[in-house]
Amino acid sequence: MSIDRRSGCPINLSLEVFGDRWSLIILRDMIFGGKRHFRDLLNGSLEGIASNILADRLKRLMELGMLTRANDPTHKQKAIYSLTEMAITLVPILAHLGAWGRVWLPVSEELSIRAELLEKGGPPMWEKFMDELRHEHLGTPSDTPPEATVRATLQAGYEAVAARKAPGAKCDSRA
Amino acid sequence: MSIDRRSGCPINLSLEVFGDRWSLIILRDMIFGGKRHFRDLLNGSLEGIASNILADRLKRLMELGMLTRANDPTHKQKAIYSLTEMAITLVPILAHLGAWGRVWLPVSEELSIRAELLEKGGPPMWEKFMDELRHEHLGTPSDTPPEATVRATLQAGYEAVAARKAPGAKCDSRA
DNA sequence: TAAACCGATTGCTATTTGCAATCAGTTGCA
DNA sequence: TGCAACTGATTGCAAATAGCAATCGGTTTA
Repeated sequence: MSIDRRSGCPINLSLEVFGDRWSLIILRDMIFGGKRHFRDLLNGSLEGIASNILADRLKRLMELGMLTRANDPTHKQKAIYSLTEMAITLVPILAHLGAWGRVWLPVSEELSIRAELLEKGGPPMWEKFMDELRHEHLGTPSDTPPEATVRATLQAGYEAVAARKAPGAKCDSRA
Repeated sequence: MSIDRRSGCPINLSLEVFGDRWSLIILRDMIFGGKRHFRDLLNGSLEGIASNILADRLKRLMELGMLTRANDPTHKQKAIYSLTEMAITLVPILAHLGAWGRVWLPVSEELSIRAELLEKGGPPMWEKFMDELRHEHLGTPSDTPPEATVRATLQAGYEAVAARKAPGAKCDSRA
């Protein structure tokens, strides 16, 4: 369950942390989708993760120090997952990954608008986003009003494209 | 063997290309190690890839358009693998990945010096490196003398650290 | 009190991984 | 000419992992 350490190369060690098909998807949904609960991650996932794999990866990401888990005061059975600083600093990597995918892979328009906005915003936008995540997950102070967050900006971009592509359909705010 | 397309999300599609434990290792050895042949990749790999997995990943990376294969004129059985533009543009992602790993993971000093130099060089150094790779793999013209390349700079940094850590030992120029 | 929901867990099969041995052809050296 | 070393792979096999479907014991809501 823990890391292999095939070598001390930084790229290799990074791959051993999230070089699988689900870990980064979970972190993506937490970072960009604001998902904090098991069921949100399970049902909200576009890619359809299985519950045992989700449980396994959450456990693994906690062991690796990327996530923490706490009880949700509103529901005795609910657990709330938080990103650590280690996970929050993945934002620039996710931004680059999205930008690369947008150029070279058959991405769908509505799902890549976020990547496009994040790419255009550049490092200053990534920093602002990371500060928002620190506020949301680590409890650090913040003076950004909720309607002016980077996540809200990305979400608005997504909804604009989705509405244009299917004018009559209901907005899907999950993804 | 080809891509799954669980969703059209750029991050998901990128993961489906190199979200496994070997593909990026192979690309790393080609990009930073200058490896072009099957045996070089097989024997030079710090992490000890198996020959069947190497063969499988080379085939897969070719199908995905990240590599091309050509006959080596010096040896009738030798194949020479080249990076495509698609693979060369991974350099910024690898740089970020290395930088992230250097901060959060137990990297070894001699293997992370390259990541440190690449991080300090920033986007201008990455661009220069990508131009060198285009010259080497795609045959585009270049006026950088061989001793002033980014790869040579990174290699020199590695050897300086390796020599300092083991003054009497022979330099290992493979990794 | 029943239904829906909570974060998982279990049983199971299909796929993937990765080690070891091997392949047929090529090359370099004696 | 003969033979060992090397070329890019391929095969057989056992172990680990992936991932689907059903289910768990408990909580909340209607």
